[in-house]
Amino acid sequence: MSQDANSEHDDIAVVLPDGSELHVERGSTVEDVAYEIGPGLGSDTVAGRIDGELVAKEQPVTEDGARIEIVTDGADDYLEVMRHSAAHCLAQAVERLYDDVQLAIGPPTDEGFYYDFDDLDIDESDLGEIEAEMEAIIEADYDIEREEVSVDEARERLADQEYKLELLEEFAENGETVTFYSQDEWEDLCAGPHVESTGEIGAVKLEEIAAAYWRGDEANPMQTRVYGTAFEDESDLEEYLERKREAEKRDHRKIGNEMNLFSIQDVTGPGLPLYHPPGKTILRELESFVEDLNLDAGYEYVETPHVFKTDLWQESGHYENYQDDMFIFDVGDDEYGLKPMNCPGHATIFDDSSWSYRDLPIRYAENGKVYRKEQRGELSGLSRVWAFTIDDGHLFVRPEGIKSEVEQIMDMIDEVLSTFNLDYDVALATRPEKSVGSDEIWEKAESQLESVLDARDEEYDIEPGDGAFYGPKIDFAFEDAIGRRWDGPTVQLDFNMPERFDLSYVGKDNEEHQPVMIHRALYGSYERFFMVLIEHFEGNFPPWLAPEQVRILPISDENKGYAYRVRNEFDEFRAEVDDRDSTLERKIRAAHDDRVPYQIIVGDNEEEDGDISVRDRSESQEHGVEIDEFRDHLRTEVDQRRSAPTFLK
RNA sequence: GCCGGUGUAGCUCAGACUGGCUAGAGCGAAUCCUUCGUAAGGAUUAGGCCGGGGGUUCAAAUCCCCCCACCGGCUCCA
Repeated sequence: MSQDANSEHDDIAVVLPDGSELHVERGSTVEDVAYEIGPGLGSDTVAGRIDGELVAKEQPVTEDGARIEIVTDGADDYLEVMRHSAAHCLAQAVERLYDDVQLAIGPPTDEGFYYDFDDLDIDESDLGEIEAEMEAIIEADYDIEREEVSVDEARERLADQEYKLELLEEFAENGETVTFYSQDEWEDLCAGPHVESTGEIGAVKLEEIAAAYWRGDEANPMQTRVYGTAFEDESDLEEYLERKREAEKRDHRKIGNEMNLFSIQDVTGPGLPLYHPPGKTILRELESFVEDLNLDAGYEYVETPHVFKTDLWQESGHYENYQDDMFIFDVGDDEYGLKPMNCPGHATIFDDSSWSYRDLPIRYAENGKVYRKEQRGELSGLSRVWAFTIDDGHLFVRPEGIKSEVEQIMDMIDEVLSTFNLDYDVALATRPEKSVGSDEIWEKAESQLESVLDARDEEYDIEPGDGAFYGPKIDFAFEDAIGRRWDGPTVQLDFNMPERFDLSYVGKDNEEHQPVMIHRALYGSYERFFMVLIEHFEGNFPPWLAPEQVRILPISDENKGYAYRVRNEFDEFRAEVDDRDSTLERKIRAAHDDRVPYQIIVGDNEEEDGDISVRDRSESQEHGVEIDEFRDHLRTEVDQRRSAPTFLK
């Protein structure tokens, strides 16, 4: 923040978002720059970004070549600024209502904001009162004033705020002044930026209370964190709350329970899911889908045990690098470990034979169950577990063969994601600082991955330094039905494992060469992917996955016989007859509740004509359908793995 | 692991603050009545180590202590 006195009067060039340059006096504020661009923009300026960092409009620009963005009312960044101000209102409200509260920090987040307090003893029932006070503060429309204050004066003002003083001492190292923001009787040490007045905060809602360590470090005291969110108006807030309710409705733990898909029970231990028949039915379909893809692509299935002697884990490096996440135990005089990854087993299989360059690539596949001892508090439903299954594949290829193999894998991943109608982004993660392998081979591998991506006209981000220590990788992030992003499929090159296991093949030159290993997963893990699918479809699985594909509903007892005869016509499917003694309305309701894709209704009319009525979850219905016609359609739909029922579309 | 919350029938929940009859309700299930034409027809019955263990008390789902599990949070630097 301090400026070099000699450079105060020279000009610097700033770079605007459209790439153009603007010459301004060094030390001009963000607001000055905005006025240079146009007076209208200048007066609308709320805050700015300098080289990506959100700053107050009063922030001077000192660096030549700085990238400047202007934040105005209505911009995406404006929401972040406003939420920061909302956090201030929260702290002000709390200080009005409770005595001797220690303030910590209160930043905006992706979804809202929070403020951390110490010496504050409240529970969720107090949130209503605090929120009401915040609304009063917003209603009062206090001006939010920015003030530059010397460090010494700041020390005096913050005399009874221990955490703020701690922060102040750090900021004091960077300059001799700090900034305060105030509104009415309340003030806070804060870099900003903020909106002009509290009245600009449109709609706020306090959501929950949680605990957090001061500065996220568990050695520090624990504080009371209040989470809230703010929007420009009530309708945006309502939309956000609706989205949250939607996500809650789709919660795979709730739907998994309702549909009897899986359970995680006390007796069996945490993070160890049990799959019930309907859940395993879905998993088997998912398994057979990748199995088809793998076999078509020339993969060979292998199988390895769940546990190995730690000798193997020492050879692979897991013992050294991954031990904390492994289940390790003694058996007699030997030490064993549950496998956290499948690659060492596969490498060991490869190493058991000798190979010619003509044999490569070798492609091994396994639905391999692995065990990773995650922190207890991190476990959650199927999204974070101790035991999970990877649709794993390991390829042993010649360096010049990388490109065509990666291409093939990307085709397979595209096939998988498009089958579920999932859009995705691709990112290339390159060499991290700590890594193994020669420069030459890294360069070659990265350029091969790049050329694959370029050749496919794939748009991709480069994530520098984000690769695995053993090789670069391509990650796929896909988006579910309500816009959430998930990581799953991945292709990773590995120069480390072949080295550690001393893998080799004999080349054309009759010399030994080291193959490159490729790790790949199309789903990622079955558990994670299953979870995403449950939430993506909200349990309304497409016919090829649905545990019960068709339910036949006889209208009265008289039609039960015909219902079973129809059922026999659907032998190749998962079809049931609802022969309970209840009304048609009730049977239809039950079929909906059970999320069965198709209902076949049979009464006297159908029985006389020898046909059926077909209904789906969207309540569409067609009467007088020939049994063959529907059965052929359903067979096609299942064989093609269509992502939704289409008979009545 | 740490902080807060939660744990009662297959499911969703009441009862707990202020200890006291036999722990309730709805859904689901079973049985019976009804034989039904498009999202809940009626009746009856069964179903509970009130998460586990220990303690206080004449008496504990309820109060105290310990443990377990689940949910949320613990990265996003005034």
